[in-house]
Amino acid sequence: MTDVKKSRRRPRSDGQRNREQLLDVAKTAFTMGEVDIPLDEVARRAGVGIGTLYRHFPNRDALIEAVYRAELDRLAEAAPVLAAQHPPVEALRAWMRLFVDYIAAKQVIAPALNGLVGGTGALYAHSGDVLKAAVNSLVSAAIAAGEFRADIEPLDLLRALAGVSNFSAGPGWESSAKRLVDILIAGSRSLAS
Amino acid sequence: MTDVKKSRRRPRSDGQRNREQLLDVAKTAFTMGEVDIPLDEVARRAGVGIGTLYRHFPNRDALIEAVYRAELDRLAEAAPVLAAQHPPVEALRAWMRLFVDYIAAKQVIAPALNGLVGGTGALYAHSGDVLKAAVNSLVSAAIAAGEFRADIEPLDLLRALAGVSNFSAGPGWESSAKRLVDILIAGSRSLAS
DNA sequence: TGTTAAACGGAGTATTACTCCGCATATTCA
DNA sequence: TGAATATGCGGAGTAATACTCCGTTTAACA
Repeated sequence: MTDVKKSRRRPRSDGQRNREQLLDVAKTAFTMGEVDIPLDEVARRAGVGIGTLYRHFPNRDALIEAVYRAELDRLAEAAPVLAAQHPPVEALRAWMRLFVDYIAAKQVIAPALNGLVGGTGALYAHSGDVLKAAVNSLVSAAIAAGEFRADIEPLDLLRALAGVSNFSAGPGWESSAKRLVDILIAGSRSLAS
Repeated sequence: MTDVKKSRRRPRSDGQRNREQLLDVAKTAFTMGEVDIPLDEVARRAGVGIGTLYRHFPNRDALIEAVYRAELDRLAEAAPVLAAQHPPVEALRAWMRLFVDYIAAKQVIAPALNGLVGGTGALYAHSGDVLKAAVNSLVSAAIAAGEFRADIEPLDLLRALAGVSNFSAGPGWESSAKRLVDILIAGSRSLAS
């Protein structure tokens, strides 16, 4: 599939630099709550022309998705590390807390992802996969160890967490999210042996 | 506060009719996934001028919120009814399932609410209250009956549910949401007496 | 250091959000 | 019932934002 073509040239360094600068500006803006920032403004802050922005990201959603995806990938990478360091259930708990801290607390995902959901849904279909794989391995381990009931669906837990990150506002929010993690884990456990 | 002024006249009937027609068209459009429908188009379908739309709803968010609020109110009203008909935990379970069916499955909330969350947050602050009160009474009852641990925060459950409704896409989604309800309830129960 | 493909910039166009105000009509009251 | 008037209507006009197009610039390679 996707043949690589014989790339006659190395990609241009200014192109990569601009792309990164755009992502950086966008991520910062989204994090600061400027979800509706005009794209001209993003280009201006990144020090590039509007045309350059649109060449790298054909529309607003593409830009948001790119920011989103980078964050998700890093979160997904943490799963195997945690699995190697902790017993199954604790590894899952740690990962879910990481989800809370990293995704929601940083506000990168929650605000930015809104507006995409209602759109094509392509974002979830695509990026969702890496998260799905991550949580899947953790939950499978807990089931294999007999700690979780066999009918627990990893995606259910993920969905619940994602929801919490959408409500991430107001004080004391973080501890609320962590309580929820514990409720989810308690609710997933096997009935007493 | 909000003094009522001496209203010298009854509100005009055509005004109310138009308002309802606009809400109806908007709700239908959002439900059909046309979240980005231009407001001119909403006005056209409702058979009114664009000016009329903007008089009733000063901007897009106001329209979305109005649609949203009507649905939430009806959901909140179900709580006391269920509480009267079932034992505490079952009442809560029934209400949460209603949440799933009514809000998420009808797709009115999830897509429409996106974009508001990142904005002012006024929507949650306002409409959130009625839902909060509803779930609060149900959970309090379960705690009072000794079925739930005392440290369960009603809002945590609500947040988890709201999240699920954002992921409401793809087949088999509904059963997933209902499994989650059960996990949440199992995780909230008192440790065996 | 010349050639060339890749990337740039930003003026221009399309689309959508929102305003403003003259006109129409429902309500009230004599 | 008909005149008076506040309330609401309509849609042309303006502003803001998304997105395109193409002549110019520049990094990569020989």
